[in-house]
Amino acid sequence: MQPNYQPRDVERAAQAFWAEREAFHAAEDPGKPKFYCLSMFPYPSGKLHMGHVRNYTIGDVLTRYYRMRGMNVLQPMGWDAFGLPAENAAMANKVPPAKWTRDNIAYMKRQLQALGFALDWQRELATCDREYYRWNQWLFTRLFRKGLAYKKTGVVNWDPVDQTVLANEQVIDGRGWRTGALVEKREIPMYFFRITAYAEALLGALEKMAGWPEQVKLMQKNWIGRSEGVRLAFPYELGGEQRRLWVFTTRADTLMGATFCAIAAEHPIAVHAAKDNPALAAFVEECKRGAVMEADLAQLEKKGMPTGLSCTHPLTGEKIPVWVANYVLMGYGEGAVMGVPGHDERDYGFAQQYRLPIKCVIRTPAGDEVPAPWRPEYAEYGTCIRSGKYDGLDYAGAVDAIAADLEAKGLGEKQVQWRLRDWGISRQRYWGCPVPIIHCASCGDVPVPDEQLPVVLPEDLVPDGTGNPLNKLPAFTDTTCPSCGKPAKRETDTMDTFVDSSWYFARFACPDNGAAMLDARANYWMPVDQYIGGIEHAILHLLYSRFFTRALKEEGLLEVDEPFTNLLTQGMVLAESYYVESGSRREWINPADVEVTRDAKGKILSAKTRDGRAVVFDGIGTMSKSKNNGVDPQALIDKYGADTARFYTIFASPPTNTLEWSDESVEGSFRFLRRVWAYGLKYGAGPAPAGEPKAARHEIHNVLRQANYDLGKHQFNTVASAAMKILNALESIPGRNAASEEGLSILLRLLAPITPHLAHHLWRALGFGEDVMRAAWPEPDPAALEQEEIQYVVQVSGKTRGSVTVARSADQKSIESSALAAMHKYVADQRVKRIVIVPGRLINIVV
RNA sequence: GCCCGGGUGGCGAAACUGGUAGACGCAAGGGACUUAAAAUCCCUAGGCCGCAAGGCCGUACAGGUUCAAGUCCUGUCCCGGGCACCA
Repeated sequence: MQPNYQPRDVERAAQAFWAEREAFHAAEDPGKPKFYCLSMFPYPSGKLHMGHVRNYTIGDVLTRYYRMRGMNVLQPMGWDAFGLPAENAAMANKVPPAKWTRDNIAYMKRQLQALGFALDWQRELATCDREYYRWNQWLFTRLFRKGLAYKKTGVVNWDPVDQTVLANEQVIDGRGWRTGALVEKREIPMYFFRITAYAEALLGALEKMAGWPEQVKLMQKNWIGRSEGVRLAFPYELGGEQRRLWVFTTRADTLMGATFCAIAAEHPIAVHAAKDNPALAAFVEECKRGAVMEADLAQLEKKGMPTGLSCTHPLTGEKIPVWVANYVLMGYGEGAVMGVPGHDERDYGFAQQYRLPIKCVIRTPAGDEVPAPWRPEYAEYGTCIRSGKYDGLDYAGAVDAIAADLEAKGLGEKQVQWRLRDWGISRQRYWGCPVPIIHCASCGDVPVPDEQLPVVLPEDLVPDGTGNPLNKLPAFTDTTCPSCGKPAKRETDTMDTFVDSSWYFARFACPDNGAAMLDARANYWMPVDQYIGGIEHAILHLLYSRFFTRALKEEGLLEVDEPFTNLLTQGMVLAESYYVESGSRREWINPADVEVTRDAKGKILSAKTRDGRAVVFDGIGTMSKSKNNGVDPQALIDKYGADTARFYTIFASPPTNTLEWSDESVEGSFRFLRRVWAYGLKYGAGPAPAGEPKAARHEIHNVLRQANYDLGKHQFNTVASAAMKILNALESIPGRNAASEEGLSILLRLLAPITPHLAHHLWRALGFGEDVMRAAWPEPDPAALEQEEIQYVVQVSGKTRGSVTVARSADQKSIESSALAAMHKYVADQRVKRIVIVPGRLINIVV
């Protein structure tokens, strides 16, 4: 062994050892329990960021731990390679997205290898490979024929200057990011996946998914959003014709209090009424301005305008005005709602603003009236009042009675409503998987036949920000109809990149299969036993993957219903972000390039760029390309080595916490690894084992017991602490003996998943064996955990006053009397009311 | 706005099922070694009062339940994630 810890040499040698033996190549082996451990694959944005390092280190700790536990572990890696940033980079650098992406993949792959992750590189895949995305297209054509993929119009952000569709991310304060033009909503034809057909199944299965965090299941449950209510109609007359305005409500019990109806600007009634009402037309236009994001819509000032039309209350026959309101969304439910200002906060505000009548029809905890201002009690369930024949009924009774009456009139029925909407997958962008459809003047939308797949994306185009360059490429667009043979146009929309990432986990089982999307090997490895990724994916990616897994099962390609048995959602790595205002745009400055002045409490007083320009602090948030606040882990690896980077990310905080990055505290992790090395050096040179200090052995086994418990609940930071505690205990043992030999072997095995290179080297150099990865996981010795005496904490009336030590065999009486003896100073002549004893822990004398 | 999390020393955090709050570290201060520095080792350390013994306060804030609350309940504030075209 070298006298000093040289991570570069240690790591290079260990990695060569693993590479030579193909140590991480996983093969199907029915004789061993399989364990499929997967971290979410990265977008190849250029270089790894700390979030990646954290994610993959967590995955690698689990992978190596389960290997040592004797499982047949698969841990693959790939690239989520299509997407918007490649197009932006292409525009900035005049380089085709394909080249930029593949260069990034090559660089990031080297970084992953340098970190020593136990990955099976033989299974590597990239979603921009035609042998991968052809199966997206193949599956799309299957779903299209079944009606699970279909075409309808959808709303997009439209930049009127660049004449292009913008991603939500490209809309800043309602304006296009490049042009600064006010963004408009525009309806265009798009393809959708009918995920709503699986709403019931996706919701129901959540209950059985014991390996998922409650938090994530709850988010998905709310997202799918099952609600039971009543769909009902307000009849109206338009152009001499009888029509019906349908609404959905979960509060049919308040129907007798409905005083208006509100419809979306895109609703057919609004469109019709606007024809000869310029003011209304202007309002409808106003509603169409702005971006499509729900967060923005929800915070709009509530505005409305009467259509001049009225409809008939389905039960009372009263005339009720119909308003256009900017808070009603066409995409949800019927695009219309009934307004019950007495019992709904939003309707209440709207009615007050526009002086619409407010009726109280429910006796709430606030009483029989609803005087201003609004109180939350007004919306609570209660007994119907001023509701004619429904008076006295409670919520459930009123809903039943009203639904029955509506049904008898043919004006409504009970209905289950879902919040979940179908998944729009069309993107008017170049760098993605082409939608395999051919548009024929006579045959319509024709799916591309299997033998013509894949529809290959040309890789040499450079987008210019004004729409999809595929539209300007006749060699791509001009084709013939597969069904009639006449000239036809190829679809140029590409798929949402979430399509690519909704099944990659299954493809890792058989990435080399050129003849089928999936094969029997997928049924060996699936489901993923442990999936690890950022909490920001809690809804969309995970829900889409669950949907795809079900669709693939129905195609006979998979046997499982759910893709991920256990889910670990790591917290985000956050960093401060800063920008310089330049005109209407923001130039984001990397925190490493910002000089910050802080006050004594650490609050930021001022910030400047290195060349002295004033910088605006934008708060703490997720590290992202767009805010240029990523911390490059490469510097860390170069300076301290992979094991320190890995140890630090594990030690710094538990996996599910957010981690606010600071690179000042890495030093301590490096120091610890150096101490391990130095101990190994001293140990190797020490005399032969002799003696057995009981106390140190007890300490080590006790720490190990806790570490194994913490591993079970994936709290790895305290496992790292445990390694430090064991080293502290080892260093307290004078010389070398049986306890230190055992303790060191425990320490190295505990460290093997976290700092595999160092553990590998010392395990061999100190003669413990050939390969620490093949060693058995250590278990505490019950004999070492036993203690003759137990220390009890003693409290008097809940205040901690000291402790007593009693023999393990002591009975309750003698414990009480020794506690009382020790506490006579505090108890004195007060009457002892009771004595609470928590076995093995605590005594509370209540006076 | 809606849905989901989180808030404990100067900092990252720990605390088992409600049972000694601050383990293990970082940064800091003091000391040893050294011509010096680095490295290493030892000591101190939640706050306030006190020479000390010791006492009081303390887990975002305000209440509540309990012999006992960081942990359970109610309300409030602040921070983070998601909101369907960033990935």
